[in-house]
Amino acid sequence: MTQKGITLKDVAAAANVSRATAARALNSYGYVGDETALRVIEAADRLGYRANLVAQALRSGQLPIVGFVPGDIQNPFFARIAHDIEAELRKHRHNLLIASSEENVEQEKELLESLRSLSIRGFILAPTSATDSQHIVQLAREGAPIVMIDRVAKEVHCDSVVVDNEGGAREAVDYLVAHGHRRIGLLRDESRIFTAQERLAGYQNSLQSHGITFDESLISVSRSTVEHAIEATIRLFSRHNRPTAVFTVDSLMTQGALLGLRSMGLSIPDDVSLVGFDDFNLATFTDPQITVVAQPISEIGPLAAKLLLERLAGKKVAPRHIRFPTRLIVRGSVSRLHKR
Amino acid sequence: MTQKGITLKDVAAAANVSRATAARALNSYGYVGDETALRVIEAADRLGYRANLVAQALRSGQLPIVGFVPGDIQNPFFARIAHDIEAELRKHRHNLLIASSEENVEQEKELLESLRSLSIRGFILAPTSATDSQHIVQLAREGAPIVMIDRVAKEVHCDSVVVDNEGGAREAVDYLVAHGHRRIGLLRDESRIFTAQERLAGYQNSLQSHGITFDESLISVSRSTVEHAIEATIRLFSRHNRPTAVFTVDSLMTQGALLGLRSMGLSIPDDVSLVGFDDFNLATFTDPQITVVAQPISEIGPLAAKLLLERLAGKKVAPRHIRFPTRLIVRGSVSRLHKR
DNA sequence: GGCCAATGTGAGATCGATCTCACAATGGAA
DNA sequence: TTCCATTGTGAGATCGATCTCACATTGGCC
Repeated sequence: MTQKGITLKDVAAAANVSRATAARALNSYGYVGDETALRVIEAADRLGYRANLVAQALRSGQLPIVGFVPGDIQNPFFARIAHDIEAELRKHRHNLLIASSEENVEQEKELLESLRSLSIRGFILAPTSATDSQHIVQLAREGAPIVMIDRVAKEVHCDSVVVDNEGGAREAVDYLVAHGHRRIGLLRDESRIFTAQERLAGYQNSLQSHGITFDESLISVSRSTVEHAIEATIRLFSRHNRPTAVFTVDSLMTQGALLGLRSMGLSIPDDVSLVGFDDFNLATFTDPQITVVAQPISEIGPLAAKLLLERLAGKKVAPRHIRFPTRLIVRGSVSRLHKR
Repeated sequence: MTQKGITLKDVAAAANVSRATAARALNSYGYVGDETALRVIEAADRLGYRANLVAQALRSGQLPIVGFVPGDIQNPFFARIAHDIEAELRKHRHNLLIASSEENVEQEKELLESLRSLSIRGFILAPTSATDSQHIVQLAREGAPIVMIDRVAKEVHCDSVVVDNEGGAREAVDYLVAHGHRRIGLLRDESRIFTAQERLAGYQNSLQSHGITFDESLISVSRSTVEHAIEATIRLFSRHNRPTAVFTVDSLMTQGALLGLRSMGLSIPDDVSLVGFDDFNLATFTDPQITVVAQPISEIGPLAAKLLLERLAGKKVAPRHIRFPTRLIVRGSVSRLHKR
């Protein structure tokens, strides 16, 4: 339990100079004699000196830490992004502190509040609510750079990286319509309001552009977990005039639909066609494999990190809003509907 | 960009007392007049004062942050554990800093080195190597509590939370043998030396106890990714006298085996039986569902966090080594082998 | 009345790194 | 020879919270 703690003072003493000179030598600024500098560096090496980041942070006001607040770190989507962000930050000697909001606005507020007092340099955030965003506005006002990913919150002026939810959903439903489907169910979640709203809009726009009447009863809402999605699926397919196809708004809902349909003895794609939003590894393991709208997930994290690092470096430009296109990956979960 | 920064000084000034008195009122220690205390607290509230954790950390020497170094945060196993740890720490007002070693010892060394200078309070670590552990020993010597999970490293004296890898593997292979299999392949990884070694031992012990000769050529080694596991599977099943069953040492290898076998046109369980170590959501989506050895994953994270928090609270006892039992979950990926 | 304990409060030190400022050499130019 | 610019170095302040210590007040008690 020998708390080491080799401080600059120790190095300075070992090199027979003042703390000021030692600091100059190690950080190469100001005037330092060549020989002196060498002596200091040698001493630092010998003692295994490492600057105390906390002390540095106290002066500079900022720790080399970036906060990441995903909806849920267990969601592979966010896990992947967390990984990418961390790798990118690491290159710039920054650390990533992850605090999951669990899709709960109150928790999000508390987390941000507590991260705030840590003097964290910046935030990457997937806002839980599109409207309840005053706490984020407040945070931004205090000067901490923020990058929103996956979703955006109203009235917050900061960089954002999202995907084209509306277009992706539209493409998925277009595809189903092109295969003759007209009674198309939608499995959507309530919580991730921003993406859910946009995907719903895509669904509606597609129907409308094909002259199909929007039928409220074809929409089933649940929380975004596999379990809840199973129930929602069963609810949706228990009606007597059931849909011939479903579009699910995220990968957990897709999994729920898969299990729900299986439990009802409905087979894909013979009884029901399925397209899901968000690709996920499971999609290629099922039989048939699932047709999905894929997000460019590998680009989101690195880009978000890059935007944030630019802000940390002092870049002052108007907020940048990046919106990635999605891509329909056709597999085998959609069949042509034959007129009966 | 109005860097707020309401400090204790501001509060003290607003309440017309000294910083010392303000600190006493807010942290309730020492003697403070009731009325004075009230005035200070009221002022703090009004100004929205929050103690600067960095300044506190500089004095106390420690930030309320715990470092988590998993093998790979994208692995659902670690993502789940990260989530659980974070939730547990949050209750005690601690934050979780995640830095993935990506199963690379060198990276692990660098990470620990850089976390060290952050004055982090403690570490939860899945050591990449069982033998190359001097850097961890060093870290422990400096007084930072460490809890190892999933694997242990030699010569490091600290708490650990692992599962019964040897027993789990043995149970899996026993199960295959009980179904008549004698030529049982093993898909194992090279990197996670500790668990791989133990699971290999379980495989060997099971064979031995059933009088089956150990055949080196039935073992296929690869990195623990789906892609590499696919190749390893194909290698294993390309031999002319191929195995009738496989045991895979983790969920990524299991997925690789699934895809590899499918690409070779081999069906489960008719052509090949399969048991995997580690349950994963995908296992119940395939047809047939996969029989696995499940780890009590929901208990690992919370327990690790609890052990660490006890250490942080000053608990001084000999290192505790927890080893959870595994559980065989029988699904449909194993068939009885008929003598031909 | 005098004295000690209990109670309240503030000045200043501390944690470690860094920055400002003052001051000392040295050398070249006038 | 004198003076200023350049180069090199150290003393001390700073960041914000907390802790020690010293200094006031009170009140109770002999």
